[in-house]
This record gives sequence, structure tokens and C-alpha cells, in this order.
Amino acid sequence: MTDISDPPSPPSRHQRRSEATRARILEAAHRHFVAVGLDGARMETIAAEAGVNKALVYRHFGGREQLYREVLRRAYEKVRQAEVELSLPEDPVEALDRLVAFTFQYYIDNPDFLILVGIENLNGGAHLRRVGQEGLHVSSLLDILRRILDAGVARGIFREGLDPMEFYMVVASQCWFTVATSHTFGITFDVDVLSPGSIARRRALICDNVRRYALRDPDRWNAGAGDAPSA
Amino acid sequence: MTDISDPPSPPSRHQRRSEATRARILEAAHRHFVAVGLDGARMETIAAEAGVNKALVYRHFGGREQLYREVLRRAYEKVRQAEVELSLPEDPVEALDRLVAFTFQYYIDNPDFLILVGIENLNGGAHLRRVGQEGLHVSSLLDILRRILDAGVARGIFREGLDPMEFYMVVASQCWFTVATSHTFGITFDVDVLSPGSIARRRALICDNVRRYALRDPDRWNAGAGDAPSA
Amino acid sequence: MTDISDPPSPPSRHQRRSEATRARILEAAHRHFVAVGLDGARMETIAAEAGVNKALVYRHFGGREQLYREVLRRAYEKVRQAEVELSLPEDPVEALDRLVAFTFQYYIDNPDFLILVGIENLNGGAHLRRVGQEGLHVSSLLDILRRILDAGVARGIFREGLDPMEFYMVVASQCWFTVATSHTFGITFDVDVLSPGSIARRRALICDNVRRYALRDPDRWNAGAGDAPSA
Amino acid sequence: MTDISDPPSPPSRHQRRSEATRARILEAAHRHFVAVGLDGARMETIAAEAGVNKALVYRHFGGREQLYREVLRRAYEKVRQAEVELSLPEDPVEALDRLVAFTFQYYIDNPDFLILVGIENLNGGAHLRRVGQEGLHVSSLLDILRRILDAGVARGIFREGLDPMEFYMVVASQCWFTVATSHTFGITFDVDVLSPGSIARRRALICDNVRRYALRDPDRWNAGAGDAPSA
DNA sequence: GATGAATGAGGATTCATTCAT
DNA sequence: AATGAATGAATCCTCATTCAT
Repeated sequence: MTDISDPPSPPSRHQRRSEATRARILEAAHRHFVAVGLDGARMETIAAEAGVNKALVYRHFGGREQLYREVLRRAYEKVRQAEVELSLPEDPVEALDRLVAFTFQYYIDNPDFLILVGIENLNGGAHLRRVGQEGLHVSSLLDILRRILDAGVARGIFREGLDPMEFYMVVASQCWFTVATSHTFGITFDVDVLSPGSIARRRALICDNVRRYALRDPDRWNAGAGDAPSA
Repeated sequence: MTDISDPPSPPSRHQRRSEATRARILEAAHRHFVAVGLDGARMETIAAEAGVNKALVYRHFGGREQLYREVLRRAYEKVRQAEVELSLPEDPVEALDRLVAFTFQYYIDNPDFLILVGIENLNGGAHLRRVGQEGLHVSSLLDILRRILDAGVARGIFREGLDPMEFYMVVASQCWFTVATSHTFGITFDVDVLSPGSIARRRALICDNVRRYALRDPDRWNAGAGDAPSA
Repeated sequence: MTDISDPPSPPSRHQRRSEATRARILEAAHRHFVAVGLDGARMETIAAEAGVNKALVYRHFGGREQLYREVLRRAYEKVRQAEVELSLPEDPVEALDRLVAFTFQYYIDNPDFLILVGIENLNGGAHLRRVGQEGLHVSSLLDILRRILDAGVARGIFREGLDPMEFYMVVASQCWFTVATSHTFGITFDVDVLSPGSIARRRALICDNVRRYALRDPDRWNAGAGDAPSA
Repeated sequence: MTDISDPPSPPSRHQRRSEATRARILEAAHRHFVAVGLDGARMETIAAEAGVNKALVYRHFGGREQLYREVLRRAYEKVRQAEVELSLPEDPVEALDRLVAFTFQYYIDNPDFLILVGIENLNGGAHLRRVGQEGLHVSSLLDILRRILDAGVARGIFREGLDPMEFYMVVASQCWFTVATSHTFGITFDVDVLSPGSIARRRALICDNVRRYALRDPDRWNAGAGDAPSA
């Protein structure tokens, strides 16, 4: 945040406090937007949870929409960051499993993200569009996907010509659906989709499906390798 | 709604008009809830679009929540109905394709349903839970799924022991994700997910994936059979 | 208000009550706008003074601007009405005096009108313009002015070719200034412009000035005829 | 403002800068108060237009009311100054014309003044009263008026016993009304009161009226002498 | 003198809901 | 069944003003 380039002037106490306030507001806003949605959110509540005055929220962010946009932007920033930090195994098949496990776990651990994206889609993507595609750093994700596919192809074990974006869809859709529709799915089928057992089974299933999608000869690899590594 | 069981007394003019009014309100409410969400919806707007007085909406449905619940219930009723009416081919592999095509197309043609379910999941399923699992007629869906799987197993071409609910997840998740996150996905990857070409490709991909999931020996069936049947 | 033309249906209790409410709001709004100006006025206060709910004011008038506009329109309607009801003497010179006396007295008795017009001029006439020139019924005023001038010319005692609008300006300006700037004028010159004595003197002065303006031979008419008739 | 009386110490750089800031704030405040009125004015806007911080406005003037008062005081100071600098012709009749022309033109050129005085009268003169009558330097105006009247009387061409304040009213009222109610008057009568032609005609009319008021024998002086002298 | 951060109070407008007819 | 009037409780956002630096 504080750039180390030109002038050595350290941030004044004013600036530091302001920065901290801004961060507190953002966190409160994130929590609140996630909890009750864009329309349901109350500026008053956000301010109160941030421990500041309502007017200050306006001063810092200009209004509810802009605040929401910033929250959204940061949520995307965070996923992409996590993806970048993801260390993939050399072995392409293990990499598939790792990608699925990571994606699934990220959704489970960060329902916030799913919720924000859900809100956004209900909104027709209006706010994300204003964030701008550049802010979404998708190339870093595509790099990762390509690296996995290329490695598999190089070793002659993946099908050729797979499209990274489609590959991503195959992975993400099943993880996404599991978590994002867990409530309605659970009610409809009278099951607990997010119980540890269900999750482990589901992850293994998705790993299998992804292998079947990517591998030239899935049967050579014993299915079930995606089995609950920790649970 | 009007039950045909006991007395022969035909509905009075009053009753018929009332029934029609109720239907108009429900349609208006459906449209409005879908358009702007639960929190965004205004009783005034619903009443106006139904061409009736606000107070009448209250008389008929008691309040905004109940109205929403009824809208939700009917949306589920409608999918299940469509599923029941779905005529499946004898051939199990064709049945897979048909199920995918139907599911995908239903989501495309009825974004309302995805939106309502999306809203519901953001809400933690609170309203759907009050509708009650009975109202969701899931057994008719499970019947269909089982019928397909059983037929495939009977002919020795499907893997054995596949779980209908998991099978459904494999089908639904990829269709769902494609449509339900089309806005954010489209913005992120800078593509038009719902263009006719994209849809056809995506459907073929999902068909392939589902075959790979269900079939004992996917390679015997030439991939790409799911290619745009009509479009 | 209730037109006697077509249907004999008497206003329902609802309608009558609503009409009365509307009137109460308008009166309260008039008082409040006059007291504190357009920007200073509080919808809350208006509602409270009308004995109704704030929201009802919006229901009836749509908003603060429209409410103000209606108040303004009615104020103009009232002056024009008073002018129409003004009975002018046959004698043209007496008519001049009468017109001055009426105009002066109207301003003194209805500072509301001056205040509203003052507000409006500070606003660049924006709201009056939206009322529309038709709503101002200026022709009835011009008729009166013309009648006076024509009578004087017919008797050969007024100058010919006088313009009604200019004539009006000569009359109104001096009355207007006296009342409308009474506070600053009074403070500047340390006098009480609106004391009964001052008013009587000022009226006589204006009458004289108007006679000098209109009459062909002012000296034939003993000045001071405008002297305080009542005070 | 900076008094030249006692000590020789020249203003420090600090003081000079402060003085300039103060002036900038006053100018911004003047413009803004004139533009949107007392209630409509925003401290933020004034500060921004002055290019300074809001808090600085408070430091310099203590608050919005005091700032307004100072603006008002300066506006009066400026008129009186202009009046003092007015060079009157020897000839009393020409002096009348000159006074009218000056007064009229001042109002046209300085709508600010009319607006501030208008605001003040809507306020009941509350702020002007706090400025204090001494601050208004009315005696210099009265001197001028008396000088004109006395000259006319001395030459035997003006009526005797004319009161300076009444004389002023006769002059000012017609100029004032023309400019101060130009918007509502224009809308009501559907004319452009401030077009060059209208102004010239109006000035001539007022000159005539003032002559008729002051002169013992107005007919000896050809009317219309007030015709657009320069414009 | 000058600044940016922060506050508290207010004020317009909206809305779900109820009432009287 | 259906309506229009009326209400009370929010909720967003703005502003004058003060504080800390």
C-alpha cells in the first residue's frame, strides 16, 4: 500500500488512522453485505459494526454502491491471490486432484465469495462490470490452468486440445453447485450436503469426473484417488 | 387449487373473479421478485402490475413473505411438472443426452427458476424450508433418474451402483453453473457464455462428461453425440 | 370543486375527508413556506401542522416542490380573485386612488404574497414558470387597468397612450417597495415604515405620484386626495 | 481593514496570506449566498470555491451566520461607496435623471445586492439588524439626496418641503421593483423586463415620474429627457 | 494559519402494513 | 372482493461543526 519508491515521508498519524478506519469499514461492509445482501444491507449497520460514524462511510467510499463494488473487487482479488499461491504437484493427475481439492475447499471455507458472486449474478453482473475486467486478473488463473493441461499433454496422458476455460468450468461447476446450492439441494433431497462425509464423497466424485474429462485413458488410473485426504 | 372432489356447486362469479385476481397477483409477484429480488421488491409495484389495490394483495396472501413463498412453491412445482412430462428415449445413452439437454434448456428458458433458487440459497433456504419438503415432489425426479440408470445397468452399459442424487448433481451442476454464473463468468473471461454457439458447445461438453461418468466404457460411444440437436 | 354537470353521485365520505386533508396540508404548507422559505421548510413540520402523517403529504402532493408550486399557484389565484372583486368608482381619478389603496392594502394585509413572490424571484422564477402563465389569469388584471385608463381618456382627463402594464408598474412598484423592503429600509433609515402614520403618508404620496403619472393636468386636482381614508 | 494608524510594523507574510485567504473566502461566500440563498448555502461549497479547508472558514469567521453577516455588511458598504462616488451634474433636473439612471443601473449591474437585500427582508431583517445601523452609512446617501433637493429648491424649480427619504423611495421603488421582480413580472405578463429596449423605456418612464414628483412645473421640461443616455 | 478526519443531528423520501368504506 | 386513505417506522444521505495534527 505504502510505496517505497520516491519520498521517504512516512505516513502521518492522520493517514495511518484513516487507512485503518477505511479497512475497518471495508471489513464490516463485507460481513454485512454477505450476511444480508446488497439490498438488505444498511449503511447504519455497517458504520456501527466498523465503530464509526455513518457519515464517515460516505466520506471514505462515496456511497453504498461504491462500497459494495470495492468489497466485490477485493473478494475477487483474494481468490486470484489464493490461486496464485497454490503450489501444484509435478504429476499432472495429482495436479488435477489438487486443483479440485483447492477449489472445493476454497468455496467451503469462503462462502462469502460464493455469496457475493451469487448476488452479483442476480444483479446481472452490473457491479462487477464496473469493477472492470482488468481488476479481475483472470490471466493468472488461466496460466495455472494451462500449466496443468500442458504438463498432462507433455506426458502424453491428457487429451489434447482441451480448452483452459472449459476445463475450469468442469472443475468449478461441480464444486460451485455443491456449495452454492447446498441449502435448496439439501432441503429438496433431505440430505446434509456439507457434512464432512458428504463433502469427502463429493470431492472424490468430482476428482473422478475431472480425471475422466482430462485423461486420455482414465481407467489406467485407479479411481478414488481424490478420496478425502484429511477427512 | 379449486378441488373437484365433493360438491357440484359451480364456482360463483365472485369466486371465479377472485381466483383470476389471485392468479394475476401471483404472476406479477413472480415477475417482480425475479426482477429485483426479495428485498428489492415493492408491494406497491406488484399490486400495480397485477392491476389491483395494494390492500388486496394483503387480503389474498397475508403479506410479502407468504406471497414470496407461494411464488417459490409454484416455481418448484413447475420444474417437477416439466420433468414428469419429459419423454425419455428407450436407449440409455440417448436418455442421458436427453436429460442433459432438457436440464440445460430448462435453465436457459427459465432463468426465473435459477434466480428464485439463487435468492433462496442466499437466504439460507429459509423460505423453501417453510414450503416443506413434501411440496417439492422430489420423488418424481428421483424416479426418472433411477429409471435411466436402471435401464443402462440392465443393458450392461452403465456402471453399477451409481447414486441417483449424485448422478443428478453431475448433470445439474454443469448446466446450472453455466447459466447461473453466466454474468460473472462472462465478465471474468470476457466471453458470451449464452451465445448460441457457446451453448451448443457447452451442452456437448456436458453430455460427454455425463457419459464418461455413467458409462462403463465411454470410448465405445463416439463422443459429441450431444451436439446441438436442434439449435 | 365538485362539478354539477354529469353524475349526481355525491362525494363519498372518503373523498370528502381526503379533500379536507388536502386543504389542511395546503394551509399548513402555505404558512410554513411563508415563515421559513422554500429551503428552510421541513416536510415534517408541515405534516405536523396539518395534523397528518408525513407520508400523506407525499401521497397528496408528490413532494416538496410540487407542494410549493401549488401553494404559489393558489397565492396568485387569490390576488387575481381579489382584484376581480374590487369595485371601482365611476370617477377615473377616484378609481386611481382606489387602485392604489387596494394594492397597497393587499400587500400590507397579505405579506404572504409578497414573501412567496420574493422567494420566487430569488429562485429565478423557476417554480412560477412551471405553474404556467395560464394559471396566472393576468388578463383579468389587464382588463381592470384598461378600464380605468380608458375611462380617464374618455373623459379627457388622462393622458393618452398609456400602457396598462406600465401603469401597473407605477402603481405596484411603490406599494411593493414600501412593504417588501420595509425591514431593510426601516433599519437603514431608522424608521418604522409600517406604522399607521407612515402607511397613510406613503399611500397619499403614491396616490399623488400615480395621479401625476396618469392625469393630463394634475394640478387641477387637489393633491392629497389619497389621504388616509380610514387610518 | 488593515488600519494605517499606529505602529509601523508592516504586515508579516503570514498576515498578508491570511488576509488574502479571508478575502477569498468572503468572495466565495458572497457568490454562493447570492446563488443559492442563506439556507441553500453549504459551507463545504464556500470553502471549496475559496480553495481552502472548511475548518479554515470557521477559524476566520466563526460560523455561517457571521460569515453571512459580513457578506451583507460589505454589500451595503459597496452601494454607499458607489453613491458617494457618483458625480452629480449641477443642473437639478439633470441631477434627478442622473440619480435615477445610477440607481437603476446599479440594480441591474449588481443583482447580488438586490438578492441579499431580498433574502434579508424575507428574514425580517434579522441579520442586517445585527450589522447595526451605523455600519450602513445612510447619512452619506441622505446628504446626496438633500443636495439635489436643495439645489432644485434654490433655483426655484423643485417643490418645497420634499422629504429626502420619501424622494429616495420614489426613485428607488420603481427601479427596485423593475429589477427585483423581473422574473415573476416577466412570467406574469409574458415580457422580457430586462431586455435593453425594456430597460431604456422603463428608465425614461421612471425619470419622467421622478420629475413629475419633484418639479414644481413638470411641463416646462420636455419629458423623455431620461431616454437611454448611454445604452 | 491550515488541513483532513470524524461526528451528531437532521431531513427527505419510501414502504410495508392497516383502516374505513 | 375491492378500494383509497392513512400511518409509523425505517433508511439513505447531507451538513454544520469540531478535533487532532
